[in-house]
Amino acid sequence: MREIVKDNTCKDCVVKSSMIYILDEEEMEILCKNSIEIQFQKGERIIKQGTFTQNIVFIKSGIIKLHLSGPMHKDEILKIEKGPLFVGVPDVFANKIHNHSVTALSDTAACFIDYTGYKYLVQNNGKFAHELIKTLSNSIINYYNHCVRKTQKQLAATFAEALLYFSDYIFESNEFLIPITRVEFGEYIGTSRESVTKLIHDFAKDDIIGVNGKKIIILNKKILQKISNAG
Amino acid sequence: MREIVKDNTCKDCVVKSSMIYILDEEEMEILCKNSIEIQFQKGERIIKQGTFTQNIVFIKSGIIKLHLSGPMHKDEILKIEKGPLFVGVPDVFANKIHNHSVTALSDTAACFIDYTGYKYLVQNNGKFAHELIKTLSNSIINYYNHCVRKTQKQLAATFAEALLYFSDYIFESNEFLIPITRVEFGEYIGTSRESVTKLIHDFAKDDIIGVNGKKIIILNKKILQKISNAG
DNA sequence: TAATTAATGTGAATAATCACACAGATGAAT
DNA sequence: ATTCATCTGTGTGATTATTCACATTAATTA
Repeated sequence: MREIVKDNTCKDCVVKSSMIYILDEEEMEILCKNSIEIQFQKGERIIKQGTFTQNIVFIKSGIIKLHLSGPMHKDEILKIEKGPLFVGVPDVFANKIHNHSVTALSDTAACFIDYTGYKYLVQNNGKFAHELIKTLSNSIINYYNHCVRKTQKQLAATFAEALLYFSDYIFESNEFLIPITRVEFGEYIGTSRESVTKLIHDFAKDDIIGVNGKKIIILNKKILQKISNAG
Repeated sequence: MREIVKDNTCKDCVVKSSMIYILDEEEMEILCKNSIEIQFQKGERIIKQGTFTQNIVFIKSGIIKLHLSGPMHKDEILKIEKGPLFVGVPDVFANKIHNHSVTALSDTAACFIDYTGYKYLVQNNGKFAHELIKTLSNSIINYYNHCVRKTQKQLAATFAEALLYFSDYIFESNEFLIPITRVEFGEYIGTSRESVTKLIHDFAKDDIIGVNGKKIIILNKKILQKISNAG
């Protein structure tokens, strides 16, 4: 399943992360020395909740979900993101154990970086640390906002927001294949699979979106934005 | 209303934060040079959402809430905490604008620390940066868990968890005065004022808690834990 | 002290969500 | 092609939670 590519192509992806291009050659070497690139297929788990942290993972490309199995062993999707980005960072510094899982929603290229090098840089390169702190800070604030919107908005508004997120951010297109199943969509916006089905059909009935299985076409983005903002 | 105490008593509170005792005298001075201690009364706002970040705020003592006004101008309580702790940190590094408010739920002593000193330390003291990163990481992970529990649990379980949080963490006692109104309790556990009233009465009827206005006595902590864990 | 405002309690009506049941579609493996 | 598992669509009560409309009780202040 997983395929190792080569153990150091870091220089090629220098530009992809704001964090990385603060590093000089030597520091880059520290990070890359114990890193390895692995390919994941859609659906494969990249990080498993509950396992020990051994790596920072840099997602070079691909769409992924962060998800957490809750108190009743029910999965919830915390975030859907696309590379390039780091995942697993807070776990390394907080816990020694992964708090949540990361799973590929499309074919994904990921670099596993031994965290000792990463930690070394944090303590010895102030700018690197500062960048990381900025990233973590943004992450907290975004998630605060995300959660509040999710609880305060009605379901249709949250659903509209999710569609806009896919369209505007993840795919940058009005036409895309939803990268998740209806069950996962429910886990993402905080409802049941059945309700997702109904929302999709309601929106399609009103000609806001066109649907064909996983294929979505945004027909009326303005109304979608209106619904999302109306709460 | 607000009362300035003196502009440098930092040395007395060195022990209170894991972050601070990594600093030597000189570094301590950097932090304290432009800091000022202010007293807040219960109900007073310490940080106002939407204002520019100028300070890191160290809550020396007192109970506070972090709260965010959501898309429909409806307030939601993100977190209830007690000093000693820092607040406003992610805002300083992410935004220049405060993302959420902080309000005193009891009389509170707070130090306003100009953030330039704080930022200087982050870039020039690796251990300080590392501690901050640990704190932020924990904060993210805790909030992930908090949100998932809140969405997945039923109302009664979330309510039970909140009571246990007050009893076990905030007050460390089975008898306490709820530091928030019923409205705020609703904003905290994600429901309406009326539902809070009903939950309190249901729990009292079953002799799980004793109630008299804001005064709560935990009568049966085991059942409370059971309800909380049952989801 | 009276007047006002804020906070609380309650039952009935309303609405949202869930849990199940069943059927059809899809897709991967053999 | 056949099998099996997963994913999807839809309808129906049952369950849960919200809202409304008042009644009641603090708390505040003129």
